[in-house]
Amino acid sequence: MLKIATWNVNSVRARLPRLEAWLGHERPDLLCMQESKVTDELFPRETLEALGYRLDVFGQKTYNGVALAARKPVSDIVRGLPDDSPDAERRLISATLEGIRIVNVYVPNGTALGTPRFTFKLEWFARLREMLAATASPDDPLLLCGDFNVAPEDRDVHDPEKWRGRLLFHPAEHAALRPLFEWGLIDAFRALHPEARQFTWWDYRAGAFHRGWGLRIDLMLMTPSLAARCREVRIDREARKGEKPSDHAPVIAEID
DNA sequence: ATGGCTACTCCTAGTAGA
Repeated sequence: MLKIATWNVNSVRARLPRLEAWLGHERPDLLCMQESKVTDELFPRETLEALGYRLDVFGQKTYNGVALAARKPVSDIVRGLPDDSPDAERRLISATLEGIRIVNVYVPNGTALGTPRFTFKLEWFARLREMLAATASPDDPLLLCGDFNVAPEDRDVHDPEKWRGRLLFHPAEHAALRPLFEWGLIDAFRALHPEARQFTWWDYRAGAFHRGWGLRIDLMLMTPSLAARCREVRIDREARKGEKPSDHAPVIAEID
């Protein structure tokens, strides 16, 4: 059994005690992190290496940043999208683990509807789709996971009518997500739990977590051959509780 | 629910996140 997790940690340095404790008890074979918010030379490698993890990082100062922490060997690391400029925002890292291609993404938030940042978000989705089509086959075992910054459907939103048409639940974002499903990817959490109203992100403000005001925006998308081996996908909402949590909960997949 | 928080920075105010 292979255990693979994705977690937007919202600063790996600010989250280090929580991350260390979580890795210590959950012990995933691979953790895909987003929003590390740190340059590669300042990434707190030693703390995670002491827990038996090897790190592949792709970060920058202040914003963005993705990383892989693996207890098993990974190969064929690719950083960024193929058409990224050298100074592009660091939002994607790929690797192969036990024959499974892993693509870890931090999709742009989009800031606000109608802004250049929102256009950048939609274009980023299109470029992600192009990268998959150019470098992978939907017949191969592939996991595309991370923070997608869009809730796919009504059942992924605590109050769909309030959120409809807003950032993170907008028709243009749904249209940007659709080609990934059309290419062949399956939302593994949703496939296993059709009725579940579970979320992965809650605003820090207004006691949103305790009021249940959440969205499911952190996804595990799998090609059919991998989804067929996936026994469970769960959201660890315990990790959103307590002292200095990330605003996102980890999502964990168990694969035969 | 238009922000009541959090984390960042040439840091104590402004920016961004989602």
